[in-house]
Amino acid sequence: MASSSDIGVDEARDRAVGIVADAVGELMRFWNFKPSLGRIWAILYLSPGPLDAEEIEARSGLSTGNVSMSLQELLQWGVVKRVPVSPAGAAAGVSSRRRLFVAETDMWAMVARVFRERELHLIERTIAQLEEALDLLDGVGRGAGPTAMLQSRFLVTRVRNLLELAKTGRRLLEGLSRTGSVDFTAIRDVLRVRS
Amino acid sequence: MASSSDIGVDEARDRAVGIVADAVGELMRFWNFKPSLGRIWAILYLSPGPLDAEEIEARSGLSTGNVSMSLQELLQWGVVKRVPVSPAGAAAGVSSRRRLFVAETDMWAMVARVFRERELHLIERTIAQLEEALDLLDGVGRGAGPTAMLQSRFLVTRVRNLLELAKTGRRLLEGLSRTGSVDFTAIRDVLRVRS
DNA sequence: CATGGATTTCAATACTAATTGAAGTTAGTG
DNA sequence: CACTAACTTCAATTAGTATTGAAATCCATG
Repeated sequence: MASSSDIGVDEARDRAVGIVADAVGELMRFWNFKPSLGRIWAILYLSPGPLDAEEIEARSGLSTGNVSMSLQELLQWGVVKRVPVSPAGAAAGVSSRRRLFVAETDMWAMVARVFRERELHLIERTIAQLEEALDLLDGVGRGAGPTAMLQSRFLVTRVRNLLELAKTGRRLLEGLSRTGSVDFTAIRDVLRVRS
Repeated sequence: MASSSDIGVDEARDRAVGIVADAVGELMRFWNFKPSLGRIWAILYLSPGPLDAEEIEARSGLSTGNVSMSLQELLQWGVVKRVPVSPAGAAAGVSSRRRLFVAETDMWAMVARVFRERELHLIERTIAQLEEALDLLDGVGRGAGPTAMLQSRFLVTRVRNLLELAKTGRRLLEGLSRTGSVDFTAIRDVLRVRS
């Protein structure tokens, strides 16, 4: 039960949660997630117990639809979990229609998963594009004048450099989620290529 | 001098450059840079010699203004360099009014710089925000009812976790640009904190 | 199996960021 | 020092995302 002097306390708590939600939202945006995802995760993470959509809506100031969609997305990323209504809660009359959510606290798993799935996918696409470019250049050289020859050689070399870089990145990323440690000196050498 | 059979060759080259420019542009966008920065850098990187703004404009399909602004930004990041008109070029009548640019090829320096300046700045802001939240919560607890007390304790713990995580990230990032190698096991432990 | 609260969907709206291009400025050149 | 090509600036436009909220759907409950 809250005493009358808790009014200021509650306010301070709400403001603190707001600040953290903003911070996490911004961080998430920087990593190309929608800010609402960050806000909602933060609110769940800072709540001692599970919350339902309505409560999240109230605390985050986001719309019904947004909360629903964001929760789906967070579940997909394994960053939020659904929890069953506890027997105690059920006995106390909490409707079983309400779905309750908590934040996943093993952030390493979160980060590893995002890296594995999203960044890896990005780099795969890049590699495919670079290979496509190389294929195009492969036909070049035969039947070409000497100037064109030289330019093509140069181009091929540079695209190959980018490709090598991308592949190193992929290897790195793949290793990361397993070993949990990365030797950046490997990539540094590729990055330093001059030609 | 290009022979007639070079027509298809030139086309292939242009398309290849286009594909790479797209790929790099997309990559850059993912890292929260404007895609045009990536496109322009790629075009310079794939050119055997320095290019002036007009040439970049033609090859990238971007507007005059965009090319000008983007070059400024790329120079700031040390990702592109200005080069003086070569004596040979000057003798051949290349106007000294035209400014020539080349791509920086030491990509490690580029990446390290971006990480150091940009990501570090982001994490600094986050840390400041988390500390602000903690300050707010500091006043809470005295004169509060027992329920409020418990909730506040919980909140403080969780915000502290986030803060610790952020600081670990900062330490990591600081180390990265120097040693070139990161032990992610350190951060993994922080990320795995349960409470 | 009808009811109504809970949830999802999605077209419309609001926001944010990137790009354009014309007007303004700068600086080689004759 | 006037001229003009090269470059820069920035207000307006366009493009791209995120968010809203009302309508549709779902589903435990009586």
